[in-house]
Amino acid sequence: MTDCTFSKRERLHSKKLIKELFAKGSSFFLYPFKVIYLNQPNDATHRLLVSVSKKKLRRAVDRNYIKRRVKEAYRLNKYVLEERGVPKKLIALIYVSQDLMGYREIEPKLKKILHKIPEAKNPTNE
RNA sequence: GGUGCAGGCCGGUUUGUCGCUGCUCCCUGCUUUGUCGGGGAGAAGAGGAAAGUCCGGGCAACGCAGAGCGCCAUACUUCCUAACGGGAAGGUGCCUGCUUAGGAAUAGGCAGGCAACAGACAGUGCCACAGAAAAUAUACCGUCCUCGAGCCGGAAAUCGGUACUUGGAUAAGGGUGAAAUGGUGGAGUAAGAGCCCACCGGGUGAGGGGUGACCGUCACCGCAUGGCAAACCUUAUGGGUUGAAAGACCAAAUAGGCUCCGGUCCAAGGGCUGCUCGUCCAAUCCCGGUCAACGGGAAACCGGAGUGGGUAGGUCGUUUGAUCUUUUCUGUGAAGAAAAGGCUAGAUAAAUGACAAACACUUUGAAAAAAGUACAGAACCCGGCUUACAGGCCUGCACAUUUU
RNA sequence: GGUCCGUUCGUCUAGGGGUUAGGACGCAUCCCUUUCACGGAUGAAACACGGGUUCGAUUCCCGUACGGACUA
Repeated sequence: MTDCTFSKRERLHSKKLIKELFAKGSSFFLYPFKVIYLNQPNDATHRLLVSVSKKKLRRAVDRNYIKRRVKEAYRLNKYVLEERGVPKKLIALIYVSQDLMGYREIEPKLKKILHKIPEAKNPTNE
């Protein structure tokens, strides 16, 4: 039985960690997302941050719409990271498109992203 | 029953699987018995506008002798309200439609809509172009009478006409403008004029009705004095400032602050001089001690302990409130009062979701079916306003049509 | 969440009630030149939108839309 939860502890909300992630993290683009990640081997879980810019989507309803679908897709597919044995990471997903995308489009993109995240940028961290 | 307008109300439903948030209950774990961790169950979980942030208030911190100036806001009246720039009822003016009287202008009635609707003899300012003139009682043109001297007509006259001129009377006319100094008609005159008269308009006063805005009535006055205060302004009324990122509390690591305890300092060196002596400075200073040793105190540094502020982070503020629902009563109404019952989101980079199916509604279509289901997401909380909105329901008015 | 400001030719801007809305760069056409550039002449081109006040609004007032700044 895979763990399909997405509880509070799996969200990234600490200001300090966010700052660190954006300062030191590695990144790549996979439309419609920019992905930033950073190893955090001492943590119990991966932690995720979803961001949708106010400049791209003006209305709060649309921003909620995207965030909810991204979180849902992560929740249902995060077992990919566990199976691959990727060390614990901080992950930021930044939505850069100006258009609304349905769940049908977002889910495959997110799966690709989860497969693309490298296992360890620096093995000596272990 | 249909269409349009106005007002009010509602704003998709059900099931399955997987999740999120806080609450209650149960089970359980422990280096930490906790406002702790894990698991399970239950019931709950976005709006009419949650939006714009245009007003008003609660709440909080800071400030505050009293008064004035300045700044900002508001502006017919009365009322509602915690308060308001909001709302209710009413007044006045304007507009639209219908209707009555009338030949018409116009007047009255009904219905609806709109109004930043205090003040323009407190002051300052502006009024382009056009026009004689744009705010000042008056110039110019013009009209009329008259003095004079011409010219023309005429046989002539104290005749007639004509342009000029002296002295007066006027404000009718000047057609331009957004706006022109009461309007229309008559009488009157040399020509004219509220100079006089009728009606309309305006002003003043008295008395009456109304809480009041204001409305009738009567009398008098022939009555020059524009518009713009969403120009400055005047008057009246109100406003202390800043906003939950307010504010209160708990508080790690690191660095630094303060307090206490312990320890460390023993003449190396430099200047004056050619050199020595001497002398001065000096590795901190002060006191006791002739000096030195030594002792005490302070400072500095090192180590340790404690402590206040305070950062990350957390808790409160924070959801029981000018609260909601129902009924009754008061009031034209906004609204108020009483009784009974209810607890109805509390997140914190931010939950209220995702997927699937069925139903409902709308449009297209003969049907099958297809497409669509708005505007939009709480962020301390309320009262309003404004703006957006698929579709549906109710009430009133108007219109045409159908049936009886 | 709160506070404040702006919107004028394609771009940067002036004008803050009065009738042709000005300038610079750019653009188009013509002249100059063997040609291009420079220079000269001419022209096209704008008051965000909807109401209101006023005789008259780009200007004043209200609302809407869009854009921007500040604030931990």
